[in-house]
Amino acid sequence: MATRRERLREQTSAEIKAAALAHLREGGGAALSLRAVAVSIGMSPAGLYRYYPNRDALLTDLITDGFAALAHEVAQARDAAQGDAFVAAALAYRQWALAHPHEFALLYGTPIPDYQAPEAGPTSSASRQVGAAFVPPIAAAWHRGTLKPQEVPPHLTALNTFAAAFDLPPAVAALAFTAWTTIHGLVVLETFGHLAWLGENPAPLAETRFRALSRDLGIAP
Amino acid sequence: MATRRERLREQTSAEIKAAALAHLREGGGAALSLRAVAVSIGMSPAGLYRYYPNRDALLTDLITDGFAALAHEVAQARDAAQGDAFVAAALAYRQWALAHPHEFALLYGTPIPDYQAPEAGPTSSASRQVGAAFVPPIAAAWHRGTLKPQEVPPHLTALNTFAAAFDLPPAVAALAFTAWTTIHGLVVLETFGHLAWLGENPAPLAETRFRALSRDLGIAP
DNA sequence: CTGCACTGCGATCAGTGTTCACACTTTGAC
DNA sequence: GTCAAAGTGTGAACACTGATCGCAGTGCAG
Repeated sequence: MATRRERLREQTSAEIKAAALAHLREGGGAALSLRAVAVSIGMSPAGLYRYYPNRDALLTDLITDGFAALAHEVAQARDAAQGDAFVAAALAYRQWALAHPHEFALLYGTPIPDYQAPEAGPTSSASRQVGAAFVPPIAAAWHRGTLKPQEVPPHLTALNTFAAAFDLPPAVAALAFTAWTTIHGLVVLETFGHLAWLGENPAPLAETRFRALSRDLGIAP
Repeated sequence: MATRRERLREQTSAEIKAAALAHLREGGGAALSLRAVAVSIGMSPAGLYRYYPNRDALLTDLITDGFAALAHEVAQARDAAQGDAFVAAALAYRQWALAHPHEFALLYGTPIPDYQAPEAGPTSSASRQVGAAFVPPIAAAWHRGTLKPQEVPPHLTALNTFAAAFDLPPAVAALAFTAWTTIHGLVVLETFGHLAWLGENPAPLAETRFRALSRDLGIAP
């Protein structure tokens, strides 16, 4: 049950977050000013501190939402894919990054000063959802038996538990992990402008790359 | 010939850069304060502006140096390698990133607000040196004929010119590019703490991964 | 109705990058 | 040797940032 006060608070909180997101989308996380957010919703700068203890808390909220949005986008593209669901997911990952470069930078760019999200924090669990979104097509390939066997690095029990969560052998989890980090490498470099020297349109590069990856790992149907 | 004044200026400039680098190594780029740098070398904050027009210029200098240092480290490890030079280079890339996380973040993390380095800028050419450091072992494998053929994405003339610079066919350049982005994906995720959930020691994961990459691409001798 | 927690505001503080007018020193030409 | 020009450094100031604090109002529960 939500009292009137709780509803209002929720609403204001959402309004703050929405305004912050709008400011983030143009200008980036570094330029996100609490004062600007405050005035854009007709509030005093000090008032924001009733809702967020500090700037990092607001950013953490945006990060959590960003991970969820990215994971959702990837999962949706994967499920709606006609051909290779894995390639579709990878392309969606890239598309989202290019369409929301500042949010992507917040997720995977330079981490906040020293701080690191605690194991149980909302951001880390949301982060894992993104990686997990790539698993189903890989699991399907494993069940089909087309998957190329992958070497499992020793002393990595975390990979085992990750695999167990999907009811898959560790080798398949290792392959999913490999696939995700490979995709991320290309996407992060392109999104942050380190591939500008490649010239005009890197889209065919990405597509060719993802298709080859799917084929080489034995994911492609 | 350097006049006395030019020498002094050079010296002061280097001192500023060294102090800035020291501050960068603890605290990160976002926390790098011109005032702190100024007092640490016994200068007025305003005095720095005789040497750098603004904060970004100082950061640009640090970025250029960082790319050069990383490229040097990778090249050195590659040349000193006993076994697989490509794996050695990849491991050096990872080592440098983990040893200098803040500098690595400056190079490959969230880009400075809107600004993007001009085509002819010092940072972009220094950046390309890093990718180029991975080429020789791949070129050697090509000459040996062990290289796995790579699909060349269409409409990417830049890759052709890059290949021509090393006197290699475009397919080999495409493979080198693939290799670099793959390595980067794993390293950037680990350096920025997104692989913390993997637990204790991700080193064997990286080594296994790089060896497999070298083998699968046909680079390994 | 009363008391209390909640909400928001203005003032304020410390810190940031940056600019400006001003002093001081070094340099090079006469 | 003289002297103007160029280079170098300073202190004060500006506009901005995140953050804190005490003080007013307001909604809610008893």
